[in-house]
Amino acid sequence: MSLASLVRKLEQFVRLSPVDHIILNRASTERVRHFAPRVDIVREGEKPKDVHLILSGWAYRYKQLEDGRRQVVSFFLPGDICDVNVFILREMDHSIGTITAVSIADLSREFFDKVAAGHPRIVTAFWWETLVNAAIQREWTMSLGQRTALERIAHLLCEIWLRLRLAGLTQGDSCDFPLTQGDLADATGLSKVHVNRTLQELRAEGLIVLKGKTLSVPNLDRLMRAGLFNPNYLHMDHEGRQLDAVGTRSDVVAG
Amino acid sequence: MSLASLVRKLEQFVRLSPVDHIILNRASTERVRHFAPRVDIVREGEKPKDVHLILSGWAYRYKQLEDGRRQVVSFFLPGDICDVNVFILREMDHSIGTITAVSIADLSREFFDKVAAGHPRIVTAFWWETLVNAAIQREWTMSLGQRTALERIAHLLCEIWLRLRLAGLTQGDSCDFPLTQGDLADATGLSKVHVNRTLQELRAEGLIVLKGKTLSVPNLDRLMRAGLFNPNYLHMDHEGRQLDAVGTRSDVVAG
DNA sequence: CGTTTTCAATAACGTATGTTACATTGCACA
DNA sequence: TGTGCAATGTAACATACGTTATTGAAAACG
Repeated sequence: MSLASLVRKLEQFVRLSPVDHIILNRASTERVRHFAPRVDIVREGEKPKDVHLILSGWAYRYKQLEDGRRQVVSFFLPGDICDVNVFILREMDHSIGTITAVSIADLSREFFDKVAAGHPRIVTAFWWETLVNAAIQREWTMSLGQRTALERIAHLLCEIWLRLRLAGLTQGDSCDFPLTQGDLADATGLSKVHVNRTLQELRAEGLIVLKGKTLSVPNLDRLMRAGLFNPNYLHMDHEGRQLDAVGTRSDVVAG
Repeated sequence: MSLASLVRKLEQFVRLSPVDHIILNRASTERVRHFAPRVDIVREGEKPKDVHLILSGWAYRYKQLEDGRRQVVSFFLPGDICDVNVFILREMDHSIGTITAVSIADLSREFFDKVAAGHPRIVTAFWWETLVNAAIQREWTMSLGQRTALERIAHLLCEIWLRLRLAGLTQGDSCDFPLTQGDLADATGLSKVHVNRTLQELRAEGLIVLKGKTLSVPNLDRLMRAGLFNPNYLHMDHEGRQLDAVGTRSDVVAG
C-alpha cells in the first residue's frame, strides 16, 4: 500500500533529494493495480508496456517446461522493481505470479525517461537494484548447483530475511512468511517431501521457528553458517555507508 | 584480437552509426590486456575500476564456497561484456577466470559517461546485452533446478552454440570448444564422472560430436529437443529484426 | 623426446533426494 | 460451525547421480 519499503531500501544506498521523493511518490500512486493471491500478473510471451513496482505483498518470477516442471527463479518482496527496462526486449521469457494479495504501481517508459534526464540519484539507485538482482540470481545458481538441501533452504531463508529487514518488514526476530512448502520446493529445485524433511531438520536444530505464516530466526548467525551464507552478494553497503540504519555491520556478518 | 564479434552481435539488434563504430573501435584498442589460459582476471573482494570487454578467448565467472565447492555461473565468449556498470557496487561478489588465452579491453567510466551522453544506440545495445545476460542467468537457474543431467548439458551446448553463431564464431556445423569435462561439471552442478557418462549418451544418440577441442552439432533441432531448449530467452530478435542475418528464424526455432 | 601432468574413460559401490501413497492438520467459506 | 480443500506431515521404496579408484591417452614441459 505504500512505497515506504522501496524508499527505505534505496536510501540505504543513496541519499535521495526531496524532489526525488516527490517524483517517486507521484509515480507510485498514479497507476496502481491490485491482484488476488495466486494469480499471474504477466505471462511468458507477453510484451508488457510498463515496469512494475511492488507496493505490497509477495510475488515470484517463474519459468515452466512443456511437461509442467516449474522453477521459481526469484521472489519479489515489497519495494522490489520487476525488471527495469523491459522496454528493450520483445517479449517476456518468463511469468510473474502473486503469492499473497499484491498491489503494484505501473511505471511508464516516460517516467524512466524523465528520471534518466534529471534525477541521477534515482538512476543510480535503480542501477543498484538491477545489479543486486543480478547478483542474487548468480547466488541462486550457486545454491542450486552446489549446496545441499539443508544449505539451500537455510540460505534462501537468510536471503529473504535480510531483504525483508532492509525493507523494514521484520519485527524483532520474526517476519511474515507466506511461502508454502511447495513454493520453497519450486524455488530450491527440491521435492515438496524433501523440503518438509529439511524444514523439520532446521527446526530440530533450533535454527528456525516456522508456523502458520510466520517465520522466526532466533539466531541469524547460526542459520547463516548452516546455509554457508555470505551476505556480500546483497551489496547492502556502499562507499562508507554501512548497515547501521538497520543493525550493525557485525549484526549482519556475524549474527 | 578484434571487436568484430561484439559489433556483429550488437548489430543483430540495433543498427549502429559510423560514429558509433568509431567510438567502439577506439575504446577497444586503447587499453588492451592479454591473459594466459586458466588464470584469474578479477577476484572476489576486489573493486575493479573498469568494465571488461572480451576481445578474444573464453572465460568464466565463478563462485566458490569456503570448503572448495565451485560453481561456474556464466561463460564469457568473444564479444561479451563483463558487467556493465560495476562502478556502482563496492566490491566483486565473484571471480572471473580465463579458460583459453584471452584478450580484453578495459572500458573506463568516462567511456560509459560519454556513450550515455551522446550515443543512444550504443546505450540501447548495452542494455540489451545486460538484459540478455540476466535472462541467461535465470535460464541457468531453471536448468539446475529442473533439468536432468542430459537435458542440462544439451541445453548448455545449445546456448553456447547459438551465442557463438551470433558472434560469427561457428563454421558450418562445428565450432571451437575449449571447455573440459571439469568445466562442464562446474557449470552444470554435476560431477565430472557423470558429465562423462552423459556426454557418452549424447554421442551415442548422435546429438553431438565432441573430440579434442572441437564440437559439432549435426542436427541442432534434435539437440534442442533433448535439452528442452527454447531460444526465446536469448532475445535474438527485436522489433521486426529477425535472425535472418545468421540463419532463418525457423532455423533457430525448429532446425 | 622422454617425462610429467592433465584430461578422458570406465567400473563398483554409496547416498541424497525423488516418488507414491496416505493420514493429519488447518483454514476458507457456506 | 460444520465442511471441503489446501497445506503439512510421515513412511516405504526407488533412482539419478556422487564418490572413489584405476587406467589409458593426450597434451604440456623441461
